[in-house]
Amino acid sequence: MLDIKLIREQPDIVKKNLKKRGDFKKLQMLDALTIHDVEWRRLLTLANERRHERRVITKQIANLKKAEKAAEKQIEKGRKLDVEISALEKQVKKHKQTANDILMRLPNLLHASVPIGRNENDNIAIRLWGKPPILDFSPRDHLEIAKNLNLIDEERGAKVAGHGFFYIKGYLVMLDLALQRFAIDFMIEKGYQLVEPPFMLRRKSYEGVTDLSDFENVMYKVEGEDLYMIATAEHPLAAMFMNEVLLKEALPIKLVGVSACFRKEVGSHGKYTKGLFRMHQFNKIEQFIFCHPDNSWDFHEELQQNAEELYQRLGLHHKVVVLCSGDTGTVQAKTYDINIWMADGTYREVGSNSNCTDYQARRLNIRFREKEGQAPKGFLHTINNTALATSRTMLAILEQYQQKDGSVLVPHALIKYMNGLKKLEPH
RNA sequence: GCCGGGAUGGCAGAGUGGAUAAUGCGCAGGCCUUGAGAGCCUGUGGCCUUUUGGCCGCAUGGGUUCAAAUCCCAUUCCCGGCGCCA
Repeated sequence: MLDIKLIREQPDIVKKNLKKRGDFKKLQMLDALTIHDVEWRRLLTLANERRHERRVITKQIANLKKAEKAAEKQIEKGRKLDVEISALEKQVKKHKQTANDILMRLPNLLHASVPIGRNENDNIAIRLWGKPPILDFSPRDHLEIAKNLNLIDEERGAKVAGHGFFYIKGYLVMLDLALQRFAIDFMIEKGYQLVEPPFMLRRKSYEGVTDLSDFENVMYKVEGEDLYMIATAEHPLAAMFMNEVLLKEALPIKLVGVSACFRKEVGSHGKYTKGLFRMHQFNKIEQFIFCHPDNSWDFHEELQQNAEELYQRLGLHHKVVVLCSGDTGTVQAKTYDINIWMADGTYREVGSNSNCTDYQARRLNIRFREKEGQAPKGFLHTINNTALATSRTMLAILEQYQQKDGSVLVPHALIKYMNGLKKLEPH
């Protein structure tokens, strides 16, 4: 959420940002917001004046009653005012609500370094690491490899839960756990605190962390309960300190979350949906930092370095991309993606690193104070990045480490987590 | 799930229907001091307002009443007891 004061005082900054994002629909919403905001303040002043009169009368009544005098006249006057006040309050509430609804939909201010562009085609590659594997045979895709090795049962997953669900079997489950342990050990060594968050969140917590359209397109709702399955550990980690004021010296708070993730994937038609790439349920290790506004951009780079180092240690060929203005999400100020090489020669996203600046923190009301006993100073910044999404990383391992005979080599860094197993073979 | 107790400012804690939410601690500023401390004074939730000022705020949402932190109902969370349970 943006600061309403910024919109009142410097609307040009907000307009320029919407233009940079290419979001002309929200440009109109901004004008509506200003109208409702002005009207809200006008009516609020009126209502406050009426309420003041009401308080004066209430005091008069109290005094009359104490003196054992008749107060009927004042009581009658008070009742009339009550009617006026509640009518005004209704109006006030309406305008406030409308203004707030729009405010919740306006996207975060982009960082100056975000390149201008329309969609993912305009994202800019900034680093390429490693080289595609040299294969002297025609490569198979991960689904074919996994099926041949008896590591995945797509049909039965679909039978019991529908398309996008799988039974993962044998060494592929081991590989999933190995990746989790590998990433967790790496992050702990870097000084991050390991957290397993709740896998469901209430609506109120969830509204603070994400684009509102995600409620239709991404999250599963639990029927009859005010609970949503998390789409990523980012969400419960961000909401963890909701309505709290943290001490500046306690910052930064560096977390590594481990969780299953659940996604509806509505509107994924036309996207790559094969096998492990786009599942309704997968496991992910997530990096998250709460920090002082002054140094969030440094930590954004730190998280990026962590993620790249993980893929490097796994020996997985990838490239790093900075998202252009049109492809950067509502909540994010700047995003790097890591795109990994797949056997069909395409690079596809395996992780996403975003500085949300104070946007999530303002919605979640997470502030900091300079010193114990002082008033809160401002909102802190939140940064989130994938460490490893195991599904997509396993996919990349299967495709990049595949051998002619259908077996798959285990990346060196994972062998110790696989009880010494060096190769996945049919058995 | 049932029964009981509770939720007040940054913190502790008073207030059981009527005035400014007392008091203490912390924090900020000032006086004093060579300096620090002690002591003293002032301030220290949010919103609207150029100012003066006003409104809201006692977990959240409703209700009763001329008037609610205070009474009633629902919800959330915390503590204790019972039950169920991996």
